[in-house]
Amino acid sequence: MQPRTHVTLEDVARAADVSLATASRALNGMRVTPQLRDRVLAAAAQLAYTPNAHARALAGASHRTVGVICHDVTDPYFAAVAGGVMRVAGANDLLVMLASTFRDPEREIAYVSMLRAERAPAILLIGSGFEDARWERAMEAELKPYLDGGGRVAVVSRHRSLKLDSVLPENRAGAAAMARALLELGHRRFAVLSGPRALTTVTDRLGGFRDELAAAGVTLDPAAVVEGPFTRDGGYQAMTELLARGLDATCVFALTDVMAIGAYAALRDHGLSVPGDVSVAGFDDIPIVRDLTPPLTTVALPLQQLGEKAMEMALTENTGRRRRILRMAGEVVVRASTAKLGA
Amino acid sequence: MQPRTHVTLEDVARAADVSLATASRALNGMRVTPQLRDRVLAAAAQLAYTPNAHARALAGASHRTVGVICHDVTDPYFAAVAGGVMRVAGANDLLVMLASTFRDPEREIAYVSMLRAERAPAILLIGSGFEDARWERAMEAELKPYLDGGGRVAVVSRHRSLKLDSVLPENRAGAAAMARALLELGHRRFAVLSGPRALTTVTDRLGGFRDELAAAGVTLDPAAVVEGPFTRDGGYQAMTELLARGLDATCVFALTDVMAIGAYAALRDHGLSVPGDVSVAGFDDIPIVRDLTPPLTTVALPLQQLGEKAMEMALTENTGRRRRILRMAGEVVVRASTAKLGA
DNA sequence: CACGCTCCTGAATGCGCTTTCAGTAAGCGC
DNA sequence: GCGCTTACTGAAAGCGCATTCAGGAGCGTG
Repeated sequence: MQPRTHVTLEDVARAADVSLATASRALNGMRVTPQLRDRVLAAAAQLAYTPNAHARALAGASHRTVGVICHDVTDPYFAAVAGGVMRVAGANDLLVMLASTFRDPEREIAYVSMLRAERAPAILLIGSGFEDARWERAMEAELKPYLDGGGRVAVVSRHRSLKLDSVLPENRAGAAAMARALLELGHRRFAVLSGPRALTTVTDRLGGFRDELAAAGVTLDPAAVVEGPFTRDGGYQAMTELLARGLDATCVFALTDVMAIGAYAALRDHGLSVPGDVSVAGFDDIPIVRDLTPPLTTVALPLQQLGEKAMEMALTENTGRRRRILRMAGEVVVRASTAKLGA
Repeated sequence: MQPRTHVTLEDVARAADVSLATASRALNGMRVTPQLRDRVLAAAAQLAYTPNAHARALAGASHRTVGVICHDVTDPYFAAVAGGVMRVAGANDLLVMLASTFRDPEREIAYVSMLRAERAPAILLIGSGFEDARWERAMEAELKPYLDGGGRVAVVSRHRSLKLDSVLPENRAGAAAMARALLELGHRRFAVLSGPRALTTVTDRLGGFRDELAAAGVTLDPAAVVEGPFTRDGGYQAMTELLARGLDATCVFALTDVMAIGAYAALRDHGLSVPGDVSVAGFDDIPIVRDLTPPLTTVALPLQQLGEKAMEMALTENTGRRRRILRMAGEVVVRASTAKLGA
């Protein structure tokens, strides 16, 4: 912004005919004669004065705006978690600024760097990190000095190589529980709509699911696991691919509700009914899946709480020696998208 | 953040054994002997130096972070528009920070004030303003000096009393077009799921719909217009209320897709089918409504574009004398949630 | 009535950086 | 080899504010 003339504290002081120091004190609620205070306040209002946040920060005042970085604000999962963050932040009189990287590591680093440069009191990272050594190093290089400088960082479902305070959904256990639920319904032949393998979320959910099946003597055919981006269209395409390969599964597990939504559409476009022809299950329990037809069976994560707890973590100092990890369990919610086999 | 020791430019300069000025120039890509530049860059990397954004801004460098303020990031409408903003911001090498007010006027003002204090190069306001004189005055008091100071502001579907560059969806015409489409299907008895009357969006959509019906000789029974918040649950309750009153409409027009989603649920819970028993239409065309069962008939707004155009407006200077207004038309998309009457 | 104390005000300093201004070294022609 | 131009470097100022330090007015006590 081309700084044309800005009203400064000096202008206010002059208008109120007091010293700069007095003006500053009056504006910041320190002890000043009521009469002087009024004069200063009036002058400030009159001139539409806004303190320059930069000058103020530079002179030692501290910030009340925390930064939240997620992959994609457009994704209901992130929106819900961010909502939780904002709830707690609001209760603590903090403002929050949300950044969306659209899954671009460069941009993610840029945001962290910016937040660091602005000396934000806390940074929250939401969503799996990119499993890429270069990214990890860059991230570490940003975060380490930020933490050393007194910054607070908390993370939701983030790569574990970054040693940060974390809120971790129990992806593995949740997927395992889902496997059990589906087995109980009589299913034995499964397909999986998977996300990018580089994400720990994927490793965990897929692994938990597969292992639990294996424990029950059921093997998951590698050809029945299709990978796609964690988006609605990713789910659509993965499902379509599965269908093209000649799906012989009775049940499809989407690693993410958003992908399940795409799967619904693909199935419908192929004239297949859910759960009549194929059962579908998801993961996350984003709000909209209750309103799908049929309502989606899924592993319900306390999305809001994920954000709330992360914010709380960032707000309280870690007095212990080790990083804090809060695991949040997911719960299988059986809705109408999964049917008993043979029923 | 408790500023413990931070690495400053001076530290870097000392480590590289050059002057402060040289270090600054080297880091900012100005002409410096390559050898010196390397030494400075190496020292900076070594020390994990991040320039203090506040000091930098104070000294005259300009910001690359624009602010976007919306009502609720959790609402797909805002998410989609924000997505558009971010697309063009990214293309222009800008970062964007998104704030969510959760419909709290106080918080909205606080965010604008913060952005102003930080001398952000642009502020985008997304969503209807609060029609409240106090709010309006406060907003004006914030924005006026911001604009005078060279800040750029653009607005999407915002109250018209604020004289700002705007991108305006043609709510009135869109609702009228929807009325025509529904009349054409043979419907004559309508109900409306409305939002808070204080929002111009509501006035326009409701007015456009009602007037167009009137032009066709059909009156909209005031008792058939139920008001609720612009949320899924708002839609659910409004629909429930309508049902309790003894709905005799053949077609329900929700002023917002999100409300229509709630209406679907309420209808389903009452054992009514869409469009068998009642036709339902919405407004906005948020992405998810294509995946509803049945897919929702709605007025499709170019949501992404709304954001893109607003960002572009904020990026280009207004050379003219008057504020710029870009009207964006909506288009009726008939899907399966509306049926021909008697078919 | 004089002295000491408290409380408030104003001048001055520094936060970390960019940028102007002046100075020095290098490069060139004669 | 000398003087001049060119190119880069370093010292210093200043961005707007919070805050320390010292001085001054007002009050109470002996």
